[in-house]
Amino acid sequence: MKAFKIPEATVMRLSIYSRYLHQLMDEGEDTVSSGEIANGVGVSSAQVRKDLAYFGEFGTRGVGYKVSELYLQLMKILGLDHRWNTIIVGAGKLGSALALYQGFSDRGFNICAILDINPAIIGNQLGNLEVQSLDQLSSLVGQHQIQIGVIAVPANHAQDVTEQLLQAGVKAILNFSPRVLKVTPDIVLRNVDLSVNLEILSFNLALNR
Amino acid sequence: MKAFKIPEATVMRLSIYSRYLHQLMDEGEDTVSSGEIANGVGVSSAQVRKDLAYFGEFGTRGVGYKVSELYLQLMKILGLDHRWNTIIVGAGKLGSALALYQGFSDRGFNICAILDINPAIIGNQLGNLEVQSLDQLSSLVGQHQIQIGVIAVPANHAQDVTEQLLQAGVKAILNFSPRVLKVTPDIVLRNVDLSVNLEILSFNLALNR
DNA sequence: GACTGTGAAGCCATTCACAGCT
DNA sequence: AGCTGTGAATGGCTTCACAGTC
Repeated sequence: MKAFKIPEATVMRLSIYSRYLHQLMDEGEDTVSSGEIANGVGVSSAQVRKDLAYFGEFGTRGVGYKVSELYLQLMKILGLDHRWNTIIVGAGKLGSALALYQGFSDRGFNICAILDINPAIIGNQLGNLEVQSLDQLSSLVGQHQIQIGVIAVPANHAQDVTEQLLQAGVKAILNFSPRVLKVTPDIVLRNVDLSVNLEILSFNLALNR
Repeated sequence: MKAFKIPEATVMRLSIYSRYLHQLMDEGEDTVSSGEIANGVGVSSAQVRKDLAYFGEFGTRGVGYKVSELYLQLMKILGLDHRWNTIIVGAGKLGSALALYQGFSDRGFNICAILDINPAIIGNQLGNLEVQSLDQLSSLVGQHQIQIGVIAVPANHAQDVTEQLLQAGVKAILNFSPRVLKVTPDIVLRNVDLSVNLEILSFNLALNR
């Protein structure tokens, strides 16, 4: 357990830095400065250094950072030095897209199962996963030692599904439904609201009209 | 053009308040207090009042807010008192899911077209849209007076597609690709990075191990 | 000379607390 | 009495600026 609280904005940027470093590795770069990282991802160089300073000293003064070394450090900090088992609940358009999204697996998230309540959908093949019944939730979570649940069901079922996931032992929830979920403080919860993002665009467009 | 800068966090919450108010309307509620809204969406009541105060005085002291009235005001503030024409570029898993997502249309975003570069996908039917060729981008944007572009292509094509959209006259971009896009300051840009969200969960899970 | 690591300053958002209405 | 609207206080993140190191 960390002694100091890390700003969420910092964690988000670390994730972005790590991807940029991966790109640099592919391009064969050996070292990189905070200024170059800053430039590559669109923040200030002081910001990059401050973010890294929360976790230690990774660079060499006068030189910069060793790309591959910093990359591995960041992956470790982000908890991506091992894989997480994940379950998706809801196999509609969004759930299916998430199940098929290569990016998750690339970054260490195993999609172990995808569930739905609709009999017409159960049994459908999505890549190498078959949509299973919601009834299987508890036993699948236990069987695969699943730590992360992804909620892609309609708003009115979101809280119910959340409780089933927590009951089964899931410790973190990524919620794609447009509903505020109530969970105990020990559960890690994040919301991704697709409409909200479009509405922020709309607000800014409306400002300049 | 507004004189004061509004925090993005405030805009995000206004969007959430507006959905909660819609829910209250469905339930037949007539008035609501800042405390009730706060409770419903998981923020403090002072926060709700501060957010609203950026835009005017909408309530009655001692009473609260009239639900339907506040709802309409928020929709107007968010620029959702009319519809926005939108184009999606990239008809892979994610792009297709977005095209079929009912939530966008519900909140005033017309998906006018979806494009891809892959001939094997062009012509596919998605709901009542047919996937069209990327070549059509410029003419479709002009023809439908499209203001918003949604990017759902692989990272290595994201910047190129962005430039085509801006060239064609699009004023706002919602970017789902994991790549930092360079645009001029007059363009409204938002990034939705699905992996980053999972990685923030991962970070928090790793903390408590 | 170049670049990191960091205390201090500055800035922005949230919370507090209360005056003002109904 | 109840609830809004808001100036003041607080807290937290970002930027500045420079000492320290290679």
